[in-house]
Amino acid sequence: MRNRPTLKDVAKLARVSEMTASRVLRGIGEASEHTKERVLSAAKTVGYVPNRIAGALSSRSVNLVGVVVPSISSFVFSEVLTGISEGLKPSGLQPIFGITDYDLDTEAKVIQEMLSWRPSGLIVAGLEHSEAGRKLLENAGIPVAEIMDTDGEPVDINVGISHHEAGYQMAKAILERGYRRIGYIGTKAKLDFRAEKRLGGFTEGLAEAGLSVVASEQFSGGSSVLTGREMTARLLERAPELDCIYYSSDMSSAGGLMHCLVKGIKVPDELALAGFSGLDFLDGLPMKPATTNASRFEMGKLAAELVIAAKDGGLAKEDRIVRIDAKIDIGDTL
Amino acid sequence: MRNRPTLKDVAKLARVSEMTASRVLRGIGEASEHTKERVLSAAKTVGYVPNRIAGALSSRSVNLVGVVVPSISSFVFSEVLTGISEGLKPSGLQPIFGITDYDLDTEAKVIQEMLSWRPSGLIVAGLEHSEAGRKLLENAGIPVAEIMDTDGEPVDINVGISHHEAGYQMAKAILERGYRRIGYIGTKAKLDFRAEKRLGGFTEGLAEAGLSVVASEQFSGGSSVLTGREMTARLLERAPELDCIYYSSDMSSAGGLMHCLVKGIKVPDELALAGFSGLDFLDGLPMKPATTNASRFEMGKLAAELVIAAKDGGLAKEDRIVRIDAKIDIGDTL
DNA sequence: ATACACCTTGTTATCGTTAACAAACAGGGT
DNA sequence: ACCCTGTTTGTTAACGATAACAAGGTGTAT
Repeated sequence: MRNRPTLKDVAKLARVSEMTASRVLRGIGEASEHTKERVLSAAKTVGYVPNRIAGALSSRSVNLVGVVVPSISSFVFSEVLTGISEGLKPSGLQPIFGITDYDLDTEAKVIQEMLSWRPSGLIVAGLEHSEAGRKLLENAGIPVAEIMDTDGEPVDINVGISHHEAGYQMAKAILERGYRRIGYIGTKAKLDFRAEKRLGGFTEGLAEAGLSVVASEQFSGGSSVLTGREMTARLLERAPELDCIYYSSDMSSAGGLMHCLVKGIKVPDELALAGFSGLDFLDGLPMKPATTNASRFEMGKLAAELVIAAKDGGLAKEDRIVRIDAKIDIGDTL
Repeated sequence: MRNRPTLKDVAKLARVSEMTASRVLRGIGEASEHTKERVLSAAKTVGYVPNRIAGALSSRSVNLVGVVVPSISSFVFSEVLTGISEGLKPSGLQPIFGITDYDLDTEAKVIQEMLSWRPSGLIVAGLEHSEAGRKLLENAGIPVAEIMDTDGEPVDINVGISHHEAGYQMAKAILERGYRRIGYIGTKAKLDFRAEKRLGGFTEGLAEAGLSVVASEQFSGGSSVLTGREMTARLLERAPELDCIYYSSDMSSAGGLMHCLVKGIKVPDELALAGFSGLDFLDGLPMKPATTNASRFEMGKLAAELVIAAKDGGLAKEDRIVRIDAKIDIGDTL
């Protein structure tokens, strides 16, 4: 592999010191037009690409923000990531993404990996971490934002919604409309802490009315329209008396809607449906499934902005925890 | 910001040289049990996190592979990224993502940004680049893979499908089934080169039968179920005689299907639909829209593997271009 | 006891850039 | 001509790790 040109090569060609070349290329300090020109043209002719590694080591500052999420192939996170990118833009910081596959040990590894690049900040999805992971976050020495969820003890910055509350409110909304025989469809394992919390809040809401989830289906793996559809079929076979189903995600509630369309089940008269997230693609469906809008884009953007503020020392303790209101969108299916 | 502990701190605490500490922590070379233990415990007590920046500068090797895509909030790319992550796993390389927002100048900037971290390889979506971007790729001095598309001149490694061919084949499949009054719905601008190529191949296929696209709708912005639905409504209003619509994406063909469901248009008898990508979520719909499966996951995985092979010097010139067969899935709508 | 090999540990120089300080230079006022 | 000020440029020493080589220690064969 041919060696890339360094600052030295540029400086030599432009007949200036490396320092001067460095200054010109970074556009800081003053330099005469004459030298500026020479340095820039020299950089161009040798095809100079600055070495950030050396630069970062020397200046002890890295224009990177680590972002750690469970998965990237889910609308939920890709929107958050888009929000983060957007929020970082004005600062010149670059997000770098790490994926945990919903595993806390992997998460700790990914966090360590990120920290080893000495980023200027860290954004992590969720409040649940392994012991090692939490320790890393606590000692990171940089602004750390935990996003998505506010039900728990954050390490530093926290932006999100209360999933417990979201589940609770949806239970209220469902009960208000007279549904009583209520089912649940969601992911199986303890992997998805936030879905778990929503179910907790939901159950609590039902309990206050002396009710509980009549029947439920759990599936493993990511939620998709297809699994939502299949699980709905299965659940209704077992419990045909249900008049409402709460889903852990919009993808699966959309699947439920598809099932109803195909089977000719009247929504919401015969069966009501509700999901969670507020995914855009619900808008295109024949009916819009009820959902809780989790403001993922805004959440990502805000988290990014808070990290920047904290990095610049301008973020008071009391501004570090932001609980966004998750609004229920009744849609057409409740 | 408190200074993070360095190797020196660990070494001092363990009473060994920095070199020994470095070796133990990286697990290379031999070290007595006694010292190993001491170093590891020292690292633990001070909370040592290696500084990859220094390490990379010193060893001139970086375990990163840059990945440059137009967008992250689209199934298409998130599946490719998942494939890349998967393909890189065995090598210990980490992907870092950059987003171009479908803009070639931004792309060049992002590529330069990536190269400034001296990654071990680069994976870029598409064959179209700005002049500056292409020059950067050519002189990168590391394996560069262009993915998604094979219709053009690659810089180095190339893994993808022929979008021209995909469009052409879909035209054939549609004609074979007797449709003659054919419309098109796709993104507006020249931004999406691959959609453009599909339309080119599609038109060519129709032309061979003496036909052409009767009417079309273009939209700007990303494709979604909702826009697909709206554009379908608009197109059919203008051209009610259509018996088939070809969409630039599965998201919009799904929207078209939704329109037909709501309006009671019989698919495929009154109107046939076809999209592109082979997105998983089509499986959950009441009917499965026809599509071309672009094998995004496999494509990403293969690209990652080829980059690794090339980096290790084990990739012959003739193995650097892989054209994957894009298979048409007729589904239920043709 | 000596020599040789091997295992373990240490020393030195270096990666490419930037911060901090130092020097050179130009121009204006006296 | 001289001093002062401000601009432009250069010098030196890091940053934190690793590669390459050097050296110390231990054990075994002779």
